[in-house]
Amino acid sequence: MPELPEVETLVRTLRDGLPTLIGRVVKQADIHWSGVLSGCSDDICKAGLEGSKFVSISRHGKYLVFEMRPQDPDAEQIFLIVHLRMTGRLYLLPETTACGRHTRLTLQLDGGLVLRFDDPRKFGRIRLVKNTAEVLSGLGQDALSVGFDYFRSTLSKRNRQIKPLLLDQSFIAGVGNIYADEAFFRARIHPLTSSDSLGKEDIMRLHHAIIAVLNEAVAAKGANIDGVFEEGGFIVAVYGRTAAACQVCGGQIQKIKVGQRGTHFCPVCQPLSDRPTRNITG
DNA sequence: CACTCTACCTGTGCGC
DNA sequence: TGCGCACAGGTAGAGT
Repeated sequence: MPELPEVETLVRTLRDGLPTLIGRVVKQADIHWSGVLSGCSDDICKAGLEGSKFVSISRHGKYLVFEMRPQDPDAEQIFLIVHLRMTGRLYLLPETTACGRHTRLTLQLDGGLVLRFDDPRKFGRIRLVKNTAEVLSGLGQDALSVGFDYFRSTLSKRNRQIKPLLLDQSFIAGVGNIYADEAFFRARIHPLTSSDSLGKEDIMRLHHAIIAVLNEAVAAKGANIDGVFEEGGFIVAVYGRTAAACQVCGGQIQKIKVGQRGTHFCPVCQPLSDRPTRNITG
């Protein structure tokens, strides 16, 4: 499922790729399933999109942000905000490409292109807003650039299992289930560890691991996991590798539930203790 | 306020 | 072969 690196890859593809989405004008918006829209009706959405031009593309956490300039110069600026959730995909395609079985929205563009949103599980959502804060204000700092002092002070103040906290988008935006498991493995931290029991060394390792894992995955254009997300080249060490050999110690990767989420870790490399694990080296 | 739990969805893979 | 079922999980919103 798309997390920060996959969303960042999509931003770069649509913005810098050939063809680019930047500068394209929406000729017609076709909503194939109304449920994909959040907070506005089909008609309002169509009216807002049709005639508008894509001006810029960015993201915060896992949210894609498309800045749109309406045809009418007096009209208010609008932003198209897309969340892919688990199975959502966006494609910029030639207009001759047929809709798929799971196409939820098609934007017909000038230049012989279409922007198509496909989502088999119907979890993904699209919003049209005048101000990005309507959607993004509840999010924490973007995970790729989260500050260490903020990270450390939040962990110390909270008394919560570290994994659900890391997945809390109001704390840090962009980390999902896959990269959380990868970051804990690298930092040698058990996902059930209480956040306020981590020492400064642990927190430094975790902070570094999150940013390193995400940066590597961005460089690889996303993850490559059999049957889950195969577009990129980033190979996971623990996610979905239940019972496989740990690549560091040869121990067996375990799967448990943490906060209702499937969680993969190496019980040897990531021991659970009440004390900070700062004495573990290597 | 802080945290936890459930609903939302459907393709996949398994056991029988 | 085909049926039923558990499972996957990000987020909103309800519950504790």
